[in-house]
Amino acid sequence: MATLSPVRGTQDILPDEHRLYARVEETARDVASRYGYGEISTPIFEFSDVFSRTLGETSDIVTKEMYSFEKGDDRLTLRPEGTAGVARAVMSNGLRQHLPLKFFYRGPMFRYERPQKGRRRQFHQVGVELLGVAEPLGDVEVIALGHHVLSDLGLGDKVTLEINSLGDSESRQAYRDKLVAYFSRFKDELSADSKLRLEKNPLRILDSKDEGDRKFVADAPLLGDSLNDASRTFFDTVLNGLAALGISAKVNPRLVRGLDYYSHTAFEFTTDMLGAQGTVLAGGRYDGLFEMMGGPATAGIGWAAGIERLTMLIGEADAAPRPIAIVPLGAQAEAAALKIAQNLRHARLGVDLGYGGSMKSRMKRADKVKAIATVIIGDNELAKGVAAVRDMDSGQQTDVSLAELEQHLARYRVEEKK
RNA sequence: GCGAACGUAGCUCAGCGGUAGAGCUCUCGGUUGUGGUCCGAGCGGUCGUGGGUUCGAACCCCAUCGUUCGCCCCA
Repeated sequence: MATLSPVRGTQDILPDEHRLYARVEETARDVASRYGYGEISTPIFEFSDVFSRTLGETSDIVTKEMYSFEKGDDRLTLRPEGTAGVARAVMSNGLRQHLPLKFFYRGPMFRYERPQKGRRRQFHQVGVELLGVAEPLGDVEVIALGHHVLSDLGLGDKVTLEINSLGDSESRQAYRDKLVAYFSRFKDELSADSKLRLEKNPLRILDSKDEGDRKFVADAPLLGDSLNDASRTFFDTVLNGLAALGISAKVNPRLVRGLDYYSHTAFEFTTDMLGAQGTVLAGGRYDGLFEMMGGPATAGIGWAAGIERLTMLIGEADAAPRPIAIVPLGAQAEAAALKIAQNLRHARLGVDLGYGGSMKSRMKRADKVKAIATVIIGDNELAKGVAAVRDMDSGQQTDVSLAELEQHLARYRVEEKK
């Protein structure tokens, strides 16, 4: 029995739900392409180094969440996120000479985490990366693109944008030092988690959910006060750009990123409708990433969004397209029906051909697939060279000559998507 | 990795120590070729799995797997 269950944290995506996934993916791809972002697919597994070098040997993702395996002499890892692979692809393909580059991607990611609502071990993301643009205008565009995708999905009023600046490396280092100095004074009173964070990742103490930590956090030095002039100006330019586009953003001075390659802008679109997994689309600027991979300094900014989380927010799946059902009666009619079905399909109509059973059961089948019309062909009809076409909503049934069938049914053709 | 709750037919759930139930779904029928309503019949569960306690366990105990909620982390 155990072997007939999916692996923990994985799931089958059945057709109804797949339409929801497709809607998210298609919306994101469509909006991204309007901003000039072309789709890129990188492999689902990479050399482990690609992730361990960029994410940091001590990060949670690398130390305990990666699906890694060896094959021959290669140490390989199922990708836990999308950015590292895209950056690697840029270098592998010598694409730096074409900077700036704009990419959209989608696909599965893998993280060995405790599954929760909106969090799976295999999950799916859509994301974008803008490479080679050091100017704050890039940040504005990327955030506007994320905002655009969410609002096209109808989530405009369900999410809020929070934003912060981590500053350049100089500002960030200065702040980090201040923060460590500050929290060290209360070291013994911090939560166990935050004591660890003080060593590994002091910025993370800022968004601790521990009650005891929070009162120290309240008086902690603010990142904003540590920004140097250049970083301050950069952040202001981003905020002004967003304001000019009418995108409201809430500056959250405690919004941080754990990974070292992040700098300047960090942002998250969050919702309060998904419990603890409220972050729906998040990203930031990662100007340090390429160097950590051993490449030349390259500016970068991007975001990723969890498709599972988005599908939970956008609600009901679109109805499946309604086919035309064909109900043949008798061997002769079945042979004719096969051809008719095929002709109609070539004419861009959706057709459901009943495979067997009584007429009653085939009619039920037609109803079950929500057929918009049913074409009934028996010996009587065949003798007259007609088919009985039944409109399944009105119940009206009329004989239509086989020659005019396609033309008659054209009214049921689903409109092409705009 | 830590804490908690839950796990009975495809779905939603009842049963809470004495040999498995309901509603919905599904299949077939209600005479010769007509769906959605109605009526009838039927299929379907070793009660997540493995141990233990007991004369006897879906019901008690332990373990394990899974789901959900929170922490950690993150999309």
